[in-house]
Order: sequence, then structure tokens, then C-alpha cells
Amino acid sequence: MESASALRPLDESLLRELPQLSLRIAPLREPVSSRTLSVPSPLEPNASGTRDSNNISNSSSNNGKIPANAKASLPTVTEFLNAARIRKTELSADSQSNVECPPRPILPAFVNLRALEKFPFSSSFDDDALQGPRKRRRRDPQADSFSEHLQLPIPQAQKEQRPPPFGPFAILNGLNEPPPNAALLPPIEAGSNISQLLTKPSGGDAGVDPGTLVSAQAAVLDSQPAERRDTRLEETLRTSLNVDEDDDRNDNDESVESTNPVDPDEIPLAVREAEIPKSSKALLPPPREDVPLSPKTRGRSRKNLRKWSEEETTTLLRGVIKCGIGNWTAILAQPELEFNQRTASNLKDSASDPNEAAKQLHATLANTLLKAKAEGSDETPGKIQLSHIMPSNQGFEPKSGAGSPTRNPQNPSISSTVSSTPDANPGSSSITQLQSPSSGNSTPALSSKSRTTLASLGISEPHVAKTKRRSRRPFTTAEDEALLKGYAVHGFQWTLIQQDSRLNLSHRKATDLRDRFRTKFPHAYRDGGSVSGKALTNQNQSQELTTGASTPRPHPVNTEQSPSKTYAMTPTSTPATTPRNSVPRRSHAATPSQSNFAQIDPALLPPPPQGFLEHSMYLPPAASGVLSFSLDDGSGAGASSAVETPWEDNTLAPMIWDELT
DNA sequence: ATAGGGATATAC
DNA sequence: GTATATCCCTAT
Repeated sequence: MESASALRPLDESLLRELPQLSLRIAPLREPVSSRTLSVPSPLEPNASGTRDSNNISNSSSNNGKIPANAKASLPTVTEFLNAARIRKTELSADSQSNVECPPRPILPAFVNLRALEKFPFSSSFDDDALQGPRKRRRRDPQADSFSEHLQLPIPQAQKEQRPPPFGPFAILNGLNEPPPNAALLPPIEAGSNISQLLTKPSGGDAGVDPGTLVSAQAAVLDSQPAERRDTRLEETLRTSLNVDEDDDRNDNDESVESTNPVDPDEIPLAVREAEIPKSSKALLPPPREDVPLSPKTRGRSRKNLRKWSEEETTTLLRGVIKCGIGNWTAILAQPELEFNQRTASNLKDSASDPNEAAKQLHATLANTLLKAKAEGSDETPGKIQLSHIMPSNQGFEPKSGAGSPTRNPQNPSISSTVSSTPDANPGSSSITQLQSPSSGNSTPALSSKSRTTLASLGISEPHVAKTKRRSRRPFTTAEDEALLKGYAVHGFQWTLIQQDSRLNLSHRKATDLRDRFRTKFPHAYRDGGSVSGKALTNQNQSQELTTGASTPRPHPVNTEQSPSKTYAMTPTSTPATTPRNSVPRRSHAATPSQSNFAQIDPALLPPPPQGFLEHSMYLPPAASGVLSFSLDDGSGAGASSAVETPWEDNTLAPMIWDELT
């Protein structure tokens, strides 16, 4: 293992260089050829063993011994090709090459099927090919997206943690509490320093910050009457902050509010907070002059401490449900949600510190959110938020999309929550999700109680519910083919298949792939056997996989290119190689390669590698030559011809690795 | 990470 | 209502 890993780099480098070398010097090629040869022959580890032991190849040694590692060490397809080419050239030049590689004969045979599947060959090649580009992107869209989007969850902890944006602000908040003594508020004289400061920053004291001012004010007086002080303060603030509005405001709050054209959201929080909502007025003694105002300076007077009515709380809850916790601004922006001049900050505060009346609601909300978070981990919070808000916005795919949006042309749904790509997907996945409510299970996650509560609130369905289950997306023919290919290469390693960039199955979850394979090729899945061509064909047309297994075709005819291909891949191993079916599929997982393919019918298997590759179509004749070489040089030309014939019948379409290269 | 099995959605 | 595919959760 270790050696293998270590060696590999060398091998690669060698390979790269080889072509040159080989061209130049005949003798040199040997190492290469030998290497290639050694690699593939997993069929008979023992046989290879002789080779392995020595110099030649690291890779070879690997094969026999360690499957897993072997992969890494094994030559990649590219390498093979290169080697093949080289060799080919050499061959043409002289026959010696043949002599040199003893093992070759073996190679061809196993190369075909198995190679793809388990062998280092296949695996290695995958790795190489894949690794570069695909880098094992951990698809975890969920986690990422979730974390990103999810703003709320953890309600209290997070909230508490959040540091106040500003120092001053914090201070102001502190001031919210009614001063123990009214007198504490500093009177603000028009001419006072403070006012000056406010109005004219440039003034002497300009350097002072609001917080300082506030504290200073507070410190300052006791003597003055609260009202007065408020008034003054307000005026001062107003002057400094809202010059234009002075006229209007003087009279009363309402006028201010009603007249104020400015979008609430746009107004600085501090300012808005300062303003007194209509509802709140009732609660608070209306100061006459005071129109609330100032933001920074004055913190919020008692006026601002407006209690949250039940209605508001409910509204908040709804907003949270719709938009998600933490999206206070978004909630405020909801047209249907009216708050009494609450600011985003207010919403946040309320959420974290609900009054008694609303506690229950909050509790419910919290529960709901938590559940949603827990349950819908795969979903992005953002999605949750938006799903309901925008009626137009229908479906979205939670996770799969996030991971690899670009790859699958077929999945438009992937789109972000924002975008509305409801039906972009032919599969209609998006649509299906929305439907969920009807089925009745749509909101399994929520407890009945929660639901009831929500219902009472007028919230028919929490967005959460919708997102819960991904929309159903039937597997397409292309996907099935890719799956088969993936199976051929990776065996039961669904994750690898899923991550294999060549297969473009990233939009599916590994489990999805497994499920599909399980349903489509039950026999193969159970027995770890091969997938009969028939299965594929079936699947293309309709599925008969279930039965399909029963009718295996000895030689599936394959039409490679057409969508409906028959894959003859049966992972079977050559008879010699492996014990067959006995191996439970599990083996696949652990050592997918061998068990799977090996087990399958020998009849199918035998295809020579060359044929196989060539067959795969992608390779041009020349390429085939190369391959043949790579696969089994020795047999070389002669073999190739022989090989081709049989193979063609059996199609291993799946194995098209041209992509790999 | 994969296998097994349950739940749900969809098609017939 | 049944059959099936797909999705999902849980155990290992």
C-alpha cells in the first residue's frame, strides 16, 4: 500500500516521459510495457506475483496484494493509452516488445470487464481521470447550503451571541429600560453641547460619539422633568437628523408615520425604532412634541418599549415561518405582514425575548424551526424561507441541485431558491413538491400540535413541510446508462459513481443510485452479478428489470450509441479468477471490483479488452490498436481481430471511457 | 459509506 | 386499490 502510493507518482512520471524515451530508445520501452502489462493482470494475482515481486512494477505488486491501494497505484487509462501507443510504435518498429511482455496475454481477457470494474485498472484510471477534475467534491450541498441559509436555528444561543452592531446601539438599548429615575435623562438644551454636537458635528465637541453623549446626558441631570427632557432631546435629535420633517413631525407621531413615504426598511433602524407605532401610542403617554426621532442619540425612550401584541407576535411567527428566522428584514418586507413600526432589530429581539402573551407562539415557532432544521437538514434554509413566500416560486430541489447544478442539463430545478424555475425540469420534480400538501403527509415533521398551532395562526402549512421530501425524479435512460457504467467501473461503490464526473450523476445521491440499481437490476444487485444487456434495454423501454434478471441474454446485442443500449456488462469474472456469486453483494462494497464483476457469467465476460474498448466506440480504430496494445500487447494485432468479433456482440457500452482520457 | 427496509409519490 | 419507483431513515 504505502509503497504503492509512493510508487505511483513515479510511475506516472515515467509514463509521461516514456513516450519520448521509447521513441528514442527501444530498450527503454520495456519498463513501460512491462508496467502496463503488470498492471492489468489482476486476473491472476498469483501469476502476476512473479512479476510483481520485482522491479517492474509497483503497480503490479499492488494488484495482487491490495485491491484498494492498487487502485491508486494502478495505471490510469491514460497511462494505458500512452503505454499502448508507445508500445504500438515500438511493435511496428520491432517485434521485441512482444517478447518482453509475458503477462500480456492475460491482460486482454481481464481487461475487458473487470478491468473496468474493480481492478486497479479501472479504478486507478478512474481516479486519475476523475481526480483531477472532479476532486471529490464532497457533495454536501445540504450541509453547506443549510448552514449558509439557515439563519435561525439555534435560536437563543445564536441570538444571544450576536453582538450588537454598534457600540452605541448597545448602549442605546440599555437605555430602553425606563430609567429608574426620570430625572436621569439629560435635558437637552438647544444650546447645549449635546445639541450642538448633534446638529453640528463639526462643532467643538464633534469628536464625541453618540454613546458618549448619551451617557453624558444620562449622567447629567437629575433635575429636569422627564417630559421636558424628552422633548428637548427629541427636538434636538430631530433637528440634527430629520431636518426636513420637522414641520410634520412636530405635531404628532401619526402624522409622521402616515406621511412618511420612506420605506420602513430603508429607514435607519435607529430612527424607526425611535418612532412610535400607532398601536404603541395607546400604551405610551403621548408626548406631544416628541416625535420620535433620533436615532442614535437618544436611545429608545420608554416609548420605544412597545410591547408586542399577540397579533404582532403571530405576525412575526408567520414571518419567521415564511422567511426563516434571522431574516428579519425579509419579514418586515412582507407585504402581508404588518408590524407596528417594528424594525428588523425589534423582530429579532422579540423573537428572542417574547413577552408572555407570545411565549407560546414563540415556543411553537422555535419548535417548528428546530424541527425544520433537524429534519430538513438537506434543505437550504433559504429555500424554506422562500418557498412559501413566493407563490410563483414553486419547486426547488433542495440538495441535489446545490451540489452540482451545472452538470446535469436535465436538472434545471437545481436553481437557487430565488430563481423561479418551477418547471424547467421535464421531470416535473419541482411541481411535485408543491403538491405535497394534498397527500397529507406533507408535514409529517411537525407535530400535530405544532401544526395546530400554526393553523390557528392562519398558517396553513409551514414551508418547512414542503421542502421535506425531494421531488420525485424518474431516472432517465441516460442516467441508467451512466449508472451501469458506473457500476461497471466502481461496482457497488455508489458514492464513487455518484462522484464520477464522467457519469454525470452528481445530481443523484449515492443512495438514489443504489436504489435505482436495486430496482432496475435486482438480480445483479442481489447476486452481485452482472447486469444483463437486457436489463438495460428493458430499462430503456420499460422496466422489466425485475423480471429481467430472469432472462439473461447471453449476448446482448448492443447498440452502443443509441439510447437504448444493451449492456452486457456482467461483472463476472473470468472463471478462473473469482469465485462467483457466492460472494454476497456486500463484497462489492468492500471490494466491489472483484466480486461484482467477477461473478458474472463467463460467457459474457470474455470479451477481450480490446474489443471492449474499441467497442466502446469512442476509440477510433487507431485507438483500438492502442488499446489492444495497452490491454494486451502481445496478442497485439492478431488478438485484436479475434477479440473484436466476440465483443461486438456483447456490448459493453457502458465502458466508454473515452471520456476518461 | 452502504445495505436494508419503510414511507411516500406516481402510474395504472 | 395495487404496483412500482423514488426518496428517506436507520443500522452497521
